[in-house]
Amino acid sequence: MILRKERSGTPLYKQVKERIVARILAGEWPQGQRLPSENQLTGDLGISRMTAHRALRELTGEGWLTRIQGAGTYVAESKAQSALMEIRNIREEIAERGHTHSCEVVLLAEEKANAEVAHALEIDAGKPVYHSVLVHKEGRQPIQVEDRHVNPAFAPNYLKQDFTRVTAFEYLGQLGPLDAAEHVIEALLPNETNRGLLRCHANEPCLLLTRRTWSNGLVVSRVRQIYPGSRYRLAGRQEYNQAPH
Amino acid sequence: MILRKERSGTPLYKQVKERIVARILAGEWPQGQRLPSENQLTGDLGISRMTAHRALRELTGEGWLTRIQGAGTYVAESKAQSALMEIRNIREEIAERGHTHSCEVVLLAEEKANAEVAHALEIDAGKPVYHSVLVHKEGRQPIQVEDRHVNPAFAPNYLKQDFTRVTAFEYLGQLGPLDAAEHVIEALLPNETNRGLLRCHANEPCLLLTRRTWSNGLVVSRVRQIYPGSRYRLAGRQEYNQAPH
DNA sequence: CTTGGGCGCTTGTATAGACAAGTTCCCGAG
DNA sequence: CTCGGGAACTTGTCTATACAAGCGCCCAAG
Repeated sequence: MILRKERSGTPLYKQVKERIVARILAGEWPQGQRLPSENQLTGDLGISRMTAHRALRELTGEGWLTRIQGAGTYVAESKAQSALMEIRNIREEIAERGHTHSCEVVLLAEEKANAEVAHALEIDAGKPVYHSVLVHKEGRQPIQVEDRHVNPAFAPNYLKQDFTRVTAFEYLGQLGPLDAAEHVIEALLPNETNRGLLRCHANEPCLLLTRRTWSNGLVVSRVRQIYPGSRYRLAGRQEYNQAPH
Repeated sequence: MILRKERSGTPLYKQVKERIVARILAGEWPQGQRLPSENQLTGDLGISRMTAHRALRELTGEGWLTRIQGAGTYVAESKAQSALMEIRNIREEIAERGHTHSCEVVLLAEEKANAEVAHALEIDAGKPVYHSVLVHKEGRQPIQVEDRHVNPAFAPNYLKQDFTRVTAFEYLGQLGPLDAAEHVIEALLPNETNRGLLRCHANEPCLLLTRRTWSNGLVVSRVRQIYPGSRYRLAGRQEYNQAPH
């Protein structure tokens, strides 16, 4: 399989990255699996070594791969993780604090699912998905960027909604019962886009809460919520009936 | 000024990055300032354009710079809370992932409570408290710094324990039933001490989980757990019986 | 004055080649 | 059999070159 720039418009190194991620997500390359060397990729894909190198280097930075000089490239062991949390509606949270909530719609469009999004929504890559980017504000201050991919099978009219009036969370909740949710919290530095939307500094660590929700066994949506670390934190209280063992 | 690899061992592109960051931090290049073009850097520093390009590209990814194709490179412009989670024992988590857990005791001593600690433990300032700092490791890699203040009224023998064998969480759990817990998750950059203990970079955002636990109405301990963002995340899954309203 | 084309500059991507540095493994000396 | 050296391979960095793509400005046509 020879990759070519052609008229696709997508840079070669990105195509290489997507192919590799797709294979990992497909389970074709399990954790710890050794990847072909840069020279092999060069030959197999018909690209230069620097292009292969850039793809592998960036995937390493994103946590997909582990590279050892002199030894090879391997699929990374998954990050460690610990346990979590309750879902709440940001509009209600802000109201409870006595402030006014507003929402700005940055993006609301149909896209084709790339390998990563397709895996998250449990659909096939290339299928259409709905993509929204909303900025929630408490008063005038942006406090959350909500980057959401929605399964069209669950919410066919998603793109027609007015998210300045009803939150995406509320709208999806009206369409069907919520069975389960998966949460992941990470800390990261904001990229340029999110810095602009949140009006925060480049060096301000942010919280990233990634959440997938199910309804009747179907993945409803995968949302990434980014909070500025200086203005937000996640908190809760839990009551127990018995001692932890 | 011509940069050279020489015997420094530091890659050229990293030297370039450091020089640029130093100038920004020194205020020499304020926000919005336009940087020399890649070709200028190539001439000034005696490096190839690809090396300059890599330095600028990485700094852009790290949030220091903003680049506009065709225009130039510029210096980048520059508490609420939500809901949470289950308590787990880090020794068990690590064991479940098939790795070996080990623990290094950095500090184990009696101190006088300052105002902040006293408030957290609901005791009077100036009263003695037990303070432990432990580093938990997964294999050889430090994965959590646990900075804990313990109420002596609950655990009078806390200082005599061997926390390389039994985690503080396990020990406290043996002393009495856990009634409730309060959690707060924040994102922050590690201070120098934690950078050393976790062996992470200054720019690596970390998760800070602060937890207070109660037993029979008494505050048992207040613990601050710091995780390196690149190696850890908090996650969980929740099943629901009814639709969220 | 307004408008549009074109030129020069800038960044983005891609290639081929080179050498450095680190790992693995085999084979020969002892 | 044990041990050490080295070959083969892998990733890391750097250079020189080329072309594509996007921005800004000047200037000429209208």
